[in-house]
Order: sequence, then C-alpha cells, then structure tokens
Amino acid sequence: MQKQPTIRDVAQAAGVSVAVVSRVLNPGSGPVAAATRARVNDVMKTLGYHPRTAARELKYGPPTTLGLLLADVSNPFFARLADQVVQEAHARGIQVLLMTTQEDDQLESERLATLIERRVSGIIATPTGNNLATWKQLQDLGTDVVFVDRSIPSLPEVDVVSIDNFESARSATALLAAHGHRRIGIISGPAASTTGRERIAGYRQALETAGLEQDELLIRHAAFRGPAGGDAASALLNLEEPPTALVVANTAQVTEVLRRLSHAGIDIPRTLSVIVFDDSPWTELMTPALTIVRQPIDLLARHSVQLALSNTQGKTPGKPNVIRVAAELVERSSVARLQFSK
Amino acid sequence: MQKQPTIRDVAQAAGVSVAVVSRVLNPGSGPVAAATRARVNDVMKTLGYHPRTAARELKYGPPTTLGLLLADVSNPFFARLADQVVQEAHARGIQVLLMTTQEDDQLESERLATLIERRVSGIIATPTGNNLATWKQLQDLGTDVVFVDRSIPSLPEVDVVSIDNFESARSATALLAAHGHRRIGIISGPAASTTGRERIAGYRQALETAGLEQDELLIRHAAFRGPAGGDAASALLNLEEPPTALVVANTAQVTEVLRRLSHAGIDIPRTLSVIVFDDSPWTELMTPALTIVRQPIDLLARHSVQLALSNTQGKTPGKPNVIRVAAELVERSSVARLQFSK
DNA sequence: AAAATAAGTGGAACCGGTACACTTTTATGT
DNA sequence: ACATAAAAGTGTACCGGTTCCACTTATTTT
Repeated sequence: MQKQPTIRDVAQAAGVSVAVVSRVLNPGSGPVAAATRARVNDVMKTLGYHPRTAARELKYGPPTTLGLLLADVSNPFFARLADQVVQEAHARGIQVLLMTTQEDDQLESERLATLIERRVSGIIATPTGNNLATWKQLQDLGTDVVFVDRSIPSLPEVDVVSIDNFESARSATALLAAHGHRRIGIISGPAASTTGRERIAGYRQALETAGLEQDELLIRHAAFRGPAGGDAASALLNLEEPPTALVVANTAQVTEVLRRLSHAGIDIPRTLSVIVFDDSPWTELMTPALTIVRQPIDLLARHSVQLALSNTQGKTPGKPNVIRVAAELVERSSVARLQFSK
Repeated sequence: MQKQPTIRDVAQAAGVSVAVVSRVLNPGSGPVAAATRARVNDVMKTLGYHPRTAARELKYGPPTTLGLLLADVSNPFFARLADQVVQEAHARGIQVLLMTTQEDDQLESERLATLIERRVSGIIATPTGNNLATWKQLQDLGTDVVFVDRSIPSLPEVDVVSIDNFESARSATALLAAHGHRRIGIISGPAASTTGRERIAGYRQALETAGLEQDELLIRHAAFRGPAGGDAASALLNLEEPPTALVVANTAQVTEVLRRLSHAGIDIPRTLSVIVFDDSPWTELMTPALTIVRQPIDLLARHSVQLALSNTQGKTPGKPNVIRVAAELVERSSVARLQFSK
C-alpha cells in the first residue's frame, strides 16, 4: 500500500507544469504539443498514475454517479431492472451506486442520507412510501429523483416510470373473463401503493365490462415483503366459493404466491387458472408454462436513466414527467377455458 | 438547483470557526462545548447542510466504497450475491458501486479503470479471465481484490471465495451413480475457468469411485454467456447413446440449459434425471421439483466482503486467502432410480 | 494564590485535481 | 524583417472538508 502518484509527481517527472498534465488528462481543455502529450502519457504509464475521481468531483458536482435504490435485488424483477440500469448508465459513462431498502423506512432514510452526501446527480428508486420530507429535500437540492415501478401519491411532482398498471390488469382480467371465468381473484400490492391501486382499478373495470359481479373477498392486497403474499393466496383458496382464476399482480411476491399454490396441490390450470405479473425466464419452464404480463424492463430502465440525468444534460422537460410504457400479455398455458359457464 | 451550503456557511451562521463545525461532524476528533454543539447542529438542520463525501475522501482514501464487478446481475445467482454483498457492506457502513462485465474483457477493463480512479478500498469480482496486468496492478496499489465463484489460475496470489466445486460435483455425480445411472453427462463452465475444471474433476472422481467408464463425449464445457449452454445440452441429447442423467454445473446457464431440455420435450426424470447448480426459488416450483446443489450465497457474500475490507481493517491474514464453503445437495424429485441397471 | 492541566476555539495548511490569467515560444502574413 | 496572432506552457487560487498547532479561558492541584 504505497502512496499513489499525484498529478504533481507526473508533472515533475515529465518536466512540465501540472496545468499541462491536466490538459493531457482532459483533451480539449487546452492546447498541448504532440511531443509533450506523448511524454506525459509515457510518464503516467510508467508511474502507474490514475487521476482521483474524488478530487475531480470536488470542483464540480459529480454528474458521474447515479444512485439506484431498490427494495431487494434478489427479486428477479428488480435484479433485471438493476442490470439494465447499470448497462444504460455505463453506456453514458455514469457509475451506479446500488443500495437496497428491504422495504424498510428506516433503512431507506439512511441510504438517502448517504446518497445526499455523495451528491449523486440522480436517484432511481422504488420508494417504500415514507420519508416524504427527505424526497422533497432531494428535489430541492436539484437531484433528479425518479420513481420506478411505484410512486408516492402525496409526491405528485416526482417523475415516475412504470408500466400502464391499469391497462395491464384490465387486459389480463379481460382475458380470463373471455375464457369463461366468472370468479376471478386478484392479489395486488399494498393498498397504499399506486401500483396496487391502479391494478385493482383495471381489474374492476374489466369485470364491469364483462358484466361480472364484484366480490370484495376476491380482492387481496399484499405487502411487498413478508408472508403476506402467500397468506393472501391461501385465503383465496379457502374461500367458501373459491376463484377459478387468479391474477397475481404483486410483482414483488409472485414466487411466494406460486409456492403456496404449489404446496396446496393446486392443479394449474385445471382447478385454477393463473396470470402473473413477472417475465422471469423460469415462468416459461414451468408446467404448465405460465401466462404472464411482460414488463418491458429495458424500457423502464432506459427511461429512468434518461430522466435521472435530465438535469445534468440541461433539459428539464416540464416536471413532473410521468412515463407509462405498455406491458405485453403473453399467453401460454396456465389459463383454462371453462366449459360449462354462464 | 441552488448552490448547497458548505461547512463555512454553517460556521458563519453559527458564529464559530470551520474547525468547530468539523469537530461536531466528527465526534471524538476534539472537544466541543455542549451548547456550541447544539447550536451548530441547529444551524446545520435549518440550512439543510450535508457534508460532501468527495471532499472528505480527498484527504484520506475512501474506506467507504467497495466495487462489485459481476458478470451479469440479471442472472439470479449473481443477483442474490449482489443483494447479499450490498447488505453485508451496508452493515459495515460501506457503499457498493455495482458494475457488470457481460463477460466481456474490454468492458471489464474499462470498469476496472473507473474503480481505480475512484480508489475503492476493495473489489469483489467474477473475473472474465483476462486483464491480468490490471488485476496485478490493483493488488500493487493496495486494493483488496477478491474473486468470488471463479478465479484465475495464473493469478494465484489473489483471494478467492467459492464453494467447494470439486466436492459438490463429486457428490452430485455420486448420487446419480447410486441411483443406478451409468451414463451421466455433465455441462460445466468453460475449460479455461477454475470453476469448470474443478467441477469436472469432481465428476471424474465420482465416476471412478463408482467404477463407471468415462466417456469424454459426456463431458461438455459451455461459455458463461451465449448459446453455448443450450447447444451443449442439445449435443448430449443427440448422442448415439445419450445420458440417462445430467449434472448442470454451469451456474450461469442453468436456465438456458433447462429451456433446451424443455423444448426438446424431455420428460424429467423419466428419460433424463437432472441435478443443477442453482438454488433459485423457482427450482422448487417446477414439476418435478429439481434436485439442486445449493450454494450458500450468504456465506459467499459475507466472506467476500470481509476479505475485501481486510486491508482497511488492518488485518492482512496471510495472502492469498482461499475460502471454500460447503455446498448442500438438496434432493427433490428430478432424479429417478433406474430399475434394470448393471 | 500560583502553577499546572484541561477544555474550548480559531487560523491555516493540506488533500489532488481544474481553470483562469498570464508569459513565452512558434507560426503566419506581407 | 517586423508586426501580429496563435500555440504552448506556467503559476496559483479554488473546490470543501480535516487536522495540526497556537491561543485563550476554565478547572484542578498542591
């Protein structure tokens, strides 16, 4: 752990001033003779010199770092999102600081504090729904905040990127109705979340259009974490008049819900038809292959990164910016056509 | 985007010197009267002051950031690893810069450069196998480098954390042999990777112990990315004398291989028994539930973070440090007992 | 009560780059 | 050859914290 060479070491070794070295480092910032440039580059190589980002960032705030604050990267949906965001950011020469909240307000608050201290230029987050003051503060500080997948209703001025939750849930439900299902259950995100509410709304709309009765017992909200998702599934199965079809619209808990169904020995699609909000590769590997709502994660990522860097790039396209991308209903084999319906 | 308050703004507003504010910021660095401390804290709150990490890091290298360089976070194995590493790091007050290589030498090289410029205190990586000079340079610079899951043979002095690949593959293969299988195939990582080679070695050992003939046609190496995994699966199925059992030991491509098997209409376990190296939640949801080798990702993460911060924490426990954690063979339903064997 | 010790505070150098203002060298035009 | 402009290079203040050292003011010791 020897001490690293600085720009002054390089300047001295090359027999020039630090200003010249700096110019070599930042092409276009000033003229340097070709010979000098070559000599300086040589010296940098032999000394193993690398400029320190920290020093650079001190002068101008860093447009070089982005905070990505997700609930939980072990969830495939968020993992894929993280992967895409990182790639998108790298393509723009931006680094990504990854943080996780585990859906915990307190943790979220701490993570936000460190992001503030790092003066990241933008934050892409799946908010827990609290820490309103901090989110506001961030905006005031000029940090570009983008909520992805979910949002917070009481913070309407924050940018949001998500799929069209209403329409996705509506079309999924409509598909089930078209297959003759009359008792269709739905497990969605928490009632406090926009995601959860919008999907339920789409579901209701579809039922209404199909002329089906709405039974509140068939509508379940489940927290993003914990056993709630599984419990909701069990509850639906144990109803006096259980559903013949189920929309699992809580992206964060799809696996958990499916595990319960599987353990309960449910035969899909014979006793229960299923559509899930998740396009993990394994949904196709299951028997039967699951009919899914595919979220275009690449688009979510691209738009998020773009918005999160909008300030940096000068253009602030009339906040708040709400981007809804279309989700795709992929029909596979987990939906049965009911024979004797009506 | 107004300009943010600095430590001098706070000092002035509180009627003290910057030195005092700094002491308030870093408790234990010097005495401050209780009344003064309270006043300074008040001012910081009303001004919305947050110290800048970049400035802080300038004085002393940052023991506050860790680089995590993974092949691909959309792969569940790496995703879970990332999640655990982030949690482990956060528990120590360390931030994680996430980068991905997509198994590309060039990209890896670029990511390493930015990590060097950021002077991260440690790097946890799944190396592509190239960029030897850069890895060496990093070590010389005093950065703690830890290879996780894989390693590079020609860099024996770098720390490694992984499962016991030899023993895991051996026991998986032995299980199949004990069930009467005589033609057991294996798809492992690239021959150039330690992971791939060690798993093959364990496989051979098990065959030898069981007194089974070794057929080189049954041994397939597949690159971590691309169609190679699927192709290897197809090739095995199309053999004149195809295997009755298969060990999928290429963690990075398990899904890809299974997709091929599924598309080929293979009945598991009737026509083909399968054991895979992956403990994603969905392996249990499939029909049949897959018998797997479970990698203790939490342990991998914990040890990696620990080693990656060892220099920072003063203790350099005799490099190189090779930590092998035990993997667990979880028997489920994808292995059939052959009736008329021998 | 004098001397020794501790507590509280302020001034300024420093970390490693960047960029502005400036001087010196080289090239261009007629 | 001479004026003029452009190119190449230098010196140094600055970014926002941390910390050493000097200094003043309480508190304790004998």
